[in-house]
Amino acid sequence: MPRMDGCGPGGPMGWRGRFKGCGYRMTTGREAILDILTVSEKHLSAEDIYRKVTEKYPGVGLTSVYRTLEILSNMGIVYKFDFGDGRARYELAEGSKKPDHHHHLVCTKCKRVIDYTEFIDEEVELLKKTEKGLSKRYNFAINNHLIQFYGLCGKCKAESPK
Amino acid sequence: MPRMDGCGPGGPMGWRGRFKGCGYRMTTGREAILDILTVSEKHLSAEDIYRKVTEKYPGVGLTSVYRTLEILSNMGIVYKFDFGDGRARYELAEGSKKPDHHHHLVCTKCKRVIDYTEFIDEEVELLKKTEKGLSKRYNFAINNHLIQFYGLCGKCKAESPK
DNA sequence: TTGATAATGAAAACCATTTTCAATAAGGAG
DNA sequence: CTCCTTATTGAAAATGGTTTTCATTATCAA
Ligand SMILES: [Mn+2]
Ligand SMILES: [Mn+2]
Ligand SMILES: [Zn+2]
Ligand SMILES: [Zn+2]
Repeated sequence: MPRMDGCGPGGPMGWRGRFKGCGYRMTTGREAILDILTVSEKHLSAEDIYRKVTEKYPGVGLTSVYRTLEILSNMGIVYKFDFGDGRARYELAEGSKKPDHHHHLVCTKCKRVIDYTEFIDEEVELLKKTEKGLSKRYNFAINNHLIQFYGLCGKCKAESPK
Repeated sequence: MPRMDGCGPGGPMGWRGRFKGCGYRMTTGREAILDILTVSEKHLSAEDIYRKVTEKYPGVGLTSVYRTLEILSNMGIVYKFDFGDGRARYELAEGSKKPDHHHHLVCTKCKRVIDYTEFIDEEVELLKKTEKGLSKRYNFAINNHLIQFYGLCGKCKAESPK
């Protein structure tokens, strides 16, 4: 049983450091998973990650992938999303240097997901204001938000019944 | 197999009318489910609805509840949410007259969900603008959005490790 | 090096949702 | 109202992503 989840976010410390700081042991499996998340395209499922990890480390089990992803999610290192295709999707919270906060366009037909960063500044500004008001109003400690737009991507729109 | 899902939204027609207009047959089960959704508290799971429906109509099966909810969801009559507790939650899109569009505060610990309507006007205004820009930029037909704030509710915040 | 115990993988369990399929019932035609 | 087509239904089984169990292994502080 891990000592504690969700040790404070951010900080200049690398994952390794944060991990150990939280009382976790660093293993090959965990390192491989973090590497995959850092390098690969975004929005991977547990199975996606599992397949990529086992290419290099055939010993790692799917179970551990799930377990690691839960820890990372609790620590705020990765975000866990539900885009409606029946499996959870994960992506690294921050690319270390890139302040690449973004939101999503989700195609309800083909489940494709588009990251967008336009308008983000305005959105985030409004969110900040809103958060402040809601926190006080509902005595609620907000530490995350989710914004997604649903609709049809270009391709699905074209294929749609006229 | 239903004739078609997602016949255009809105309109002064009641559910019954919209249903039949879409080629669906109106059954006791379906009517009961709609009634429950209209009367009950929000954010019910399929099982919640199933239990309430069978109080009055013991014959209705859970399978049909799922089937009906999918149709209603596709028609835009109910919204389907994932609040992270492992089951889908449903709520009526609009209370007929009440223009009660709202967003959500989700407690990541106890999974409680708070509806809020403050700031909604500002948010929706910004969303409209954003949608317009994104639609053009990504050739994406947006017809819905999701905004949720995650954090700790008052109670969970108090109980938290100091 | 050693020991306490966190972490692991394989297999089984879980459980919300979906599929299958034979029986039923809605509702338009006549 | 009666027929007839076929959408709809419930029960049971299947599905499939995720979690649990448990005996074994590996991490790392001392
Ligand atoms: Mn993304
Ligand atoms: Mn709500
Ligand atoms: Zn699409
Ligand atoms: Zn709470």
